[in-house]
Amino acid sequence: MLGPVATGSRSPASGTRPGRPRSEQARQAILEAAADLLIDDGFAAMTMEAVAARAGVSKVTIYKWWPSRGAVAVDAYFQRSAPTNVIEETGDLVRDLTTQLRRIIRAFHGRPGKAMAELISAAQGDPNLADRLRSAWLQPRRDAAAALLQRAVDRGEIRPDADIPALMDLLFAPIYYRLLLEHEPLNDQLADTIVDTVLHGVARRP
Amino acid sequence: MLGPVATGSRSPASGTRPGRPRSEQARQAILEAAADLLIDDGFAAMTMEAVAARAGVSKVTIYKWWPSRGAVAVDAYFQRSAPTNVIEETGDLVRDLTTQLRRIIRAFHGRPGKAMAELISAAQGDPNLADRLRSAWLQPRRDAAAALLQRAVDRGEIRPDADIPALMDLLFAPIYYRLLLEHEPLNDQLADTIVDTVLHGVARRP
Amino acid sequence: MLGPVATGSRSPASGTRPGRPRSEQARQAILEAAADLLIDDGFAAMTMEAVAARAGVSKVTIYKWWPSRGAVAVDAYFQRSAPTNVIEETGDLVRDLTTQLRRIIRAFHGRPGKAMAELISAAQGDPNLADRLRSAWLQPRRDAAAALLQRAVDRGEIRPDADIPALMDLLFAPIYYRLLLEHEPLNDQLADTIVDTVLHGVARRP
Amino acid sequence: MLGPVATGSRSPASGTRPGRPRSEQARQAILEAAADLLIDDGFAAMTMEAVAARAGVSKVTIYKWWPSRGAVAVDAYFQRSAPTNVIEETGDLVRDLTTQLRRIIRAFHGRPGKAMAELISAAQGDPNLADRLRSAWLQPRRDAAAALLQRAVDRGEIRPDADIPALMDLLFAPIYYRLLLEHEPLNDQLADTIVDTVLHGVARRP
DNA sequence: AAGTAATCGAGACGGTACGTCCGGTCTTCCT
DNA sequence: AGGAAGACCGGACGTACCGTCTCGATTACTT
Repeated sequence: MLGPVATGSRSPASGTRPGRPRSEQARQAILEAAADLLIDDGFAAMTMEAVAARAGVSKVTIYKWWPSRGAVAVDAYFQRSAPTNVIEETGDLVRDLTTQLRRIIRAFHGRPGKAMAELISAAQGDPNLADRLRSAWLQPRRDAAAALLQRAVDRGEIRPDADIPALMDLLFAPIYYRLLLEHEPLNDQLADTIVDTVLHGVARRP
Repeated sequence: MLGPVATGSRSPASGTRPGRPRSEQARQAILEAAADLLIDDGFAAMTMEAVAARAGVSKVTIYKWWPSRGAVAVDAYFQRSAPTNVIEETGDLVRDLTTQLRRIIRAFHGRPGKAMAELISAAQGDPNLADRLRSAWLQPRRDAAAALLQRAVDRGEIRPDADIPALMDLLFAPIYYRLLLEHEPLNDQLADTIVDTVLHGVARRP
Repeated sequence: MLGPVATGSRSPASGTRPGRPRSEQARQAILEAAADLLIDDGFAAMTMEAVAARAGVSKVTIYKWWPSRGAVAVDAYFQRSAPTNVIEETGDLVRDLTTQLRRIIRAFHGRPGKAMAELISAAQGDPNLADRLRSAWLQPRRDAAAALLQRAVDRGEIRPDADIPALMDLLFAPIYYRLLLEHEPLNDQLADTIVDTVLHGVARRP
Repeated sequence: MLGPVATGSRSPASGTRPGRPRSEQARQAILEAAADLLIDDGFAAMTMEAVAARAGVSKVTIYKWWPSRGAVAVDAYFQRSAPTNVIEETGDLVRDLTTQLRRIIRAFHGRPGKAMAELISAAQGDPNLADRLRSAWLQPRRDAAAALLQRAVDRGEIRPDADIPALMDLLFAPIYYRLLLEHEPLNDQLADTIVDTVLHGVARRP
């Protein structure tokens, strides 16, 4: 889970460690199997036994490299839906923010969305997993959006006293809220409403 | 789960059902035991066996009246933290909204907050539970806030074209977002930021 | 279903007892239902709940009249296969004994035999049932056979020092032995072998 | 149940199976615990849960190696009362037969007898168990006695047309009959009566 | 070439909880 | 006073995964 121990051979004296090296093939098989199960049948079906069986791997091998079921799930999830945080900035704040929110919304359509909801759920009982979710998924997206906003502050488009971290919550939260509670559909229009409201508010101008 | 068939009407013949009536004492004992376990030790510890043992009740009796562990948990949760949706309206929109958000934030402090997070998690795999969460917890609070906003629209304080249901998401979502992801503390100040931003936005006025 | 009750009712002063009389109809329904289940599906399937459901009777009513599941089973069994103990004595000892053994063997063919085996099994954990089996089923048959033998002693056909009760065991035991262990088929020929051997032995005459 | 695949042969490749080998210690603990419970408290008390708890073993481990409660019970029973089938033949038919019957009768005294009765009972609903009882307990004893009789036939002491298998039933059945029905005590004298009657009969010699 | 050390597959193991079943008891109302 | 309905406790059932453990076999690097 914490990256592959950097077999890159920079240990001072001996380039490589003794013993049989880790099987990269097994690692891949595990992640593929886990991703299949997670996306297709849900987190509950992604049991360690099922993953091991499907990957043709023993349970011990999984536990060797990941500390918990949730850890496997996160890595498996990222394996599939990686690069939604890259934004091509156009300089149009509304457009760029909306684009990013839509990216996330679309990444949460269908099974993968269900999977993310289950990951967040699983994180409630697995601090390790929660950490990993925050650092590997949420934070990069928050940072990207924060940079957009900061540049808008610099350009004078946003009030200089705006609390940018709190704004990140206001921007992203509704997506996760609908993802988890499912009281309303999760569609592109939500992105527009969020951006418009956060920027201009709904109070009548005097 | 939804109480015993509403014995309200006393049709001459069918007023009461035959057989030994449900033990209200058992129902209470189950809910108390479940609430204790849920709040004190978390949802994972609130197993059916533990609840049954603590309540001095057989497992079958629980399964008789609740379809799943989650269902027991919701009822137990509400048993404890019932009336956070009653608002004393003052007519000051900012103040009333802030008050309501703070109520929820405070209800989510400490163990009960953890419990709610776990309930939302459990709801991911239990549609029945999700329904109940929405109808018994979320909706009443959304309705109360929506009424506040509608009156503000009527008074001309809010733009008449505002999408009130979507605003509900913008108002409440950040609370649940922080509750579940724990990337930032869940404190009163969040309520101020939410209300201020949703009403006035952060864009610089031209 | 069966006619009215006629509770006997010979209490000296007040012809009948107060309250609702026992329902002979219920008693019959219980025995019929129990017999059906016992013979058709085996003792294991003849649960109190199944009997009650099939008889359209409450469990308590069954417990009212029978102390245990086994007790119901015995009565149900006798309900069906009653009169195998009546012998028409011809005076020919071999013939009369053989006839009686064959009667029992035939009564133990098929499902009813299986049922009797299960009753004897159930009696291992239910002394009450064991008593009832002995007094209502075994003893009458032993007595009848013992009477036959006694008359043969009187006629001088049997050694006067024969231990008649022990002979009863030698005559009947092989039937129950095969019934319960099923190592050999339970057929009429067994009756012949038993009677012949018990009367004449297998030792070569000097 | 029948021991671990007879690892005796070491075929070059498939001599041992992969995976952690079965724990012989667990097997012994299970049989000891089961035997204790079976003999001391009866078959009804020998529940899988009780055996597992007493043996310090998980239920799954028991189910892994034995298909049913009865199967465990038989193995446990034999564990304790193994070698009652070895006979030291003296050549005196009456004496040798009587000795063997007495052996069995004595093995059935007290708790172990009760246990055997319960095993035979349990076999009524478990064909697997019935098979095992017949092959591992009854048959060896029948074979031993049959050999005795056959030699007596060869010596001319027994009628050559005697149906030896049927005689086995006549010899052994009364023991099991009394064991199961308990209408008479199971004592040594029964052995004498059986042997005497089967050899010489009770009919008066003409 | 032999030794050392880490990995891998297979799968047995103790443990916890699941959801179900039945026995026997009880409680309520109806007849 | 029965009786039907059915809720209740207790205890066991057989199953599912968990995470750990022991095997023998494999695969490198080190001497």
